[in-house]
Amino acid sequence: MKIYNTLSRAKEELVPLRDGEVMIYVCGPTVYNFIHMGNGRPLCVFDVLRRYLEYRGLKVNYVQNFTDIDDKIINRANEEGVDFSVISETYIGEYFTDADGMNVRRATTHPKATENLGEIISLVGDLISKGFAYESEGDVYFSPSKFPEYGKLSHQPLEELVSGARIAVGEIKREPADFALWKKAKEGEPSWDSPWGKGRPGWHIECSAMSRRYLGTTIDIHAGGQDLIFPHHENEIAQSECCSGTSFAKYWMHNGYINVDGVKMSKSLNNFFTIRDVAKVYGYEPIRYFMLSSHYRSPINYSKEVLDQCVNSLSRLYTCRESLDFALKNAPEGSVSEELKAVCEARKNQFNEAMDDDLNTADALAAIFEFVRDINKTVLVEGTSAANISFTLNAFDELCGVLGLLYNLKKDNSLDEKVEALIAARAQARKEKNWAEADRIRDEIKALGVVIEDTPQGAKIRS
RNA sequence: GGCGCCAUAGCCAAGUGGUAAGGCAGAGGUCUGCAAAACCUUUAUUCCCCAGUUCAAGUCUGGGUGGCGCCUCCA
Repeated sequence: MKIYNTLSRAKEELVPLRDGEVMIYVCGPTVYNFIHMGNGRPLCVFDVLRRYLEYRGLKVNYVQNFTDIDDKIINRANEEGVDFSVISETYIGEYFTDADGMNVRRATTHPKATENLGEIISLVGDLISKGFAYESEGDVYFSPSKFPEYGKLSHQPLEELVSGARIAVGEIKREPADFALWKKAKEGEPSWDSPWGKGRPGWHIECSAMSRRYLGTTIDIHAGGQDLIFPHHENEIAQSECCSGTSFAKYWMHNGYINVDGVKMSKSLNNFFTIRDVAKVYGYEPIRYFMLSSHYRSPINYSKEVLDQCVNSLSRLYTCRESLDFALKNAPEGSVSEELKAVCEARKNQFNEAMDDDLNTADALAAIFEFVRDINKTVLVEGTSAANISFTLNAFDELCGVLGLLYNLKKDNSLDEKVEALIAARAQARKEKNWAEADRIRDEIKALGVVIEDTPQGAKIRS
């Protein structure tokens, strides 16, 4: 499999550090509010990366952190007059509601900054003793100028980055590009003891610390949104590599933005839509489909029209999948045909090829849709054996499962007695060619929320 | 100013230099008691514009035009 590495600005073959195992660290949210569509994209995209690697037989150790102490969380807590942990815990809960809703699997580990103070403090201490950081009036700062490779991820020389920085160098900070590893506690702020007095960790250091603790000094893939490239990921590299003297992450993957009317969705522009609000209208699954409908590095524009299209596209997949279930009920015995095996194999290969090319989910979806047409034409026809249907169904589920789609399939097809009775009554009316009565009953069933379609095998329920 | 990205049908979108995938929407048809679903046909002589390289360019090169992003908290 090839993935695009931001570090080299090229697609590279993914070669895990350890045979058969991949270590991935994805930067998680700062939990002070509901997540929005933009925040949701990396969740879906890298969840698919994980699923695909596992599907290809690799073991994946997947870590996603929560930044649960930060200025924004403190501000929010002050506004509401509660402890900061009330805010962070609340929104971690809300995060999982949305992530679960989008069928994003839980990470192997979801570490929190506040539960890793020991690791963070030890890392900061090491950086000071190695001369890359300095303490100043209770704060600790990192000096990028001590790290010659600073800028290698964002591909900017340090001078250029500094010229943009509008932070004044004062008594406390020596150089403009210096950033905080440890922040001295202000009056009334939550704080932890450290060799430099009471304070709290800076944003960048927590990821360096947690990545090292849960995955090790060098990991395979570090991922997140493109807006984390600078300064967050650049700083993580500097901290981690200055401390260890070796490479921090082999591959850096960054997803593109979600736009609204062509411009980046962001909190500061106040043009964001929360996952929760969009899910109320469309449900969660169309959101996931939306995230996968184009390549993860391209920007995608959010609009109601596009979400509507996602809903409709998804229903084509559901119809096919449900028809397979329905067909299986009355299917004759038989064995799996060689022709069918070949068709399934071909589509799987097509799917894999797309995914191997830097996670081309849009192309992978095309493979699934072409598979749907194969199925509609050759499997969902009279006389197909149960063995053939089951075989198809498994292949179809496997591919959809890699993308994490079709998770709202109704497992329980039992209907309440009233509907069952109406369906029977309608079947009788149709037998008697009493079309008016049959149509009346169909409307009555529809009013109960059940849509039925007539097939040669009887009435089929649509969801 | 520095560093990048993007431009493909009404909409979304893929595309390894070899003659434009897939989805949505639309039109016509087949099937159906009628529907629905499905299937078939149809919807870009052409990929923002202009040059160039090549037997061959949506794909490569140069130059435009338009849009976006990072350099500051941000997925």
